[in-house]
This record gives sequence, structure tokens and C-alpha cells, in this order.
Amino acid sequence: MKPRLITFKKLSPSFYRQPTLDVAKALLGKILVRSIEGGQIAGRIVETEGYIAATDAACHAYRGETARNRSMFGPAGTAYIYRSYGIHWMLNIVTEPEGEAGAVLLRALEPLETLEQNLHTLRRNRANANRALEKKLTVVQLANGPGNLTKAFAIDRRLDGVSLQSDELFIATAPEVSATDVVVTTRVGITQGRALPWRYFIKANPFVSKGRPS
DNA sequence: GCGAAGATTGGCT
DNA sequence: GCCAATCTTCGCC
Repeated sequence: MKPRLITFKKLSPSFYRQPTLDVAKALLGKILVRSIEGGQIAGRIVETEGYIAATDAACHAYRGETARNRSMFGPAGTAYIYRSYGIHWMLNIVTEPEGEAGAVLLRALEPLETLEQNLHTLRRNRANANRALEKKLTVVQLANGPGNLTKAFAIDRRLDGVSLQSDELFIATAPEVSATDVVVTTRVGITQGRALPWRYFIKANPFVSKGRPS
């Protein structure tokens, strides 16, 4: 039975004030919600990575504040969005107190099938009017990578610096994922900080991205 | 002012 | 497995 309406409860600001790696772990299982024209789209977070400026050379803010990474220095619980490889937008959740920089990269989502029109809207966003692609995309492919999920959720630089207490983009509460179901590895696609085990994903979840630890 | 590199993806060999 | 696509930012000349 698919409910016609789902009420989402936003994670409180205090959730994001936990240490970065605690937030990265605790975000697993939570629901990313995006309000756009035509309704809400949502997905369950199944893969994250932590980045901490103070000790982590892979973090964009390791060498201090710049124009690009400015929102990472803002209050915990805001969005940090940047362009990757000239092609993809990456969505991060800012952590650490204002003035210090840290963030959690959202790497993969499991689309909610119980939300009306959700898969249809995600497919449309991913395919971007390409009818052939729209038909080909499986549910797994809709948001199983950091660049794919921003495309599916219509997320770009316009949302950089937005508070996650806003209605257009927020994260909703959901039952905690059991510690035995969380897998910890090193991060994907980086050249610095390769040894740090700061990637988290839900064990055996088919929506986790295909990126291998570097 | 300019060049190199990047927290990726998908298609082809 | 390898590689191109594409563009913004940063760091250095």
C-alpha cells in the first residue's frame, strides 16, 4: 500500500553539531528531501564520506577559506555544493562550528518508492528530456553516485550555502541503521588522505555507488 | 593572467 | 581497464 502523502520531520540543528564523522555515520538511513515545482522528491542516504579541514589534506578547506569553500566555514547544517570535473555537482552537509570547516559528502541515495511520482521525477531529472535514457534508467541507477544524485534531485550551485532547515532542501528523521550494518572503508577518488577510513555505507545495499576506495 | 588538476561518469577497447 | 568530456578554482609565474 503506497501512502499518497508522507510527512517528513526535519533533523534538528543540533544533529549537525556532532563531530563530522559521527554525522557521516548517523546520516546513513536518513531521508534527503527536495521540494521542487510539482512536489517533493526523496531518497534514503546509503553512502557518505567525512572531510575535516583541520587534519585532512583531501578536504577542500585544508588550506583555509577560499571563494569556493566558503560555505564549509558556515554553521553546521548548511549545504556546501561544488562543481567536480567540470561536469558534476557534489552535495555536502556542513559540520563543525562556524569558523571551522568540515563536511559530509553524500555519495548515494536509495529512491523512496513509497512517495508518489518520486521515481518518475527522478528519472525525468536524470534524463533531462532524453526519452531514450529515461526509459533505460533502472531505479538503482537513479542516484547511485555523488554526481548522479545531484542530477536526479535538481541540485546545483543555487543551493550552495542554503540552510537544511529550509523547505527546498532538508534531511528528515528515520530509524537509526544498526552499527553491524555499517561498512567503513577509505574514501573514493582522492589522492590525499587515502589512508583515512572515513567512508561509510550500508552493508549489502544495492544503491551504494560503484566507486572503489583509492 | 594562465595552466593544471579535480571528492565523476559512462562508453568503448 | 582506459579515457574523454567539460569548467571552475586555485596557485604560481
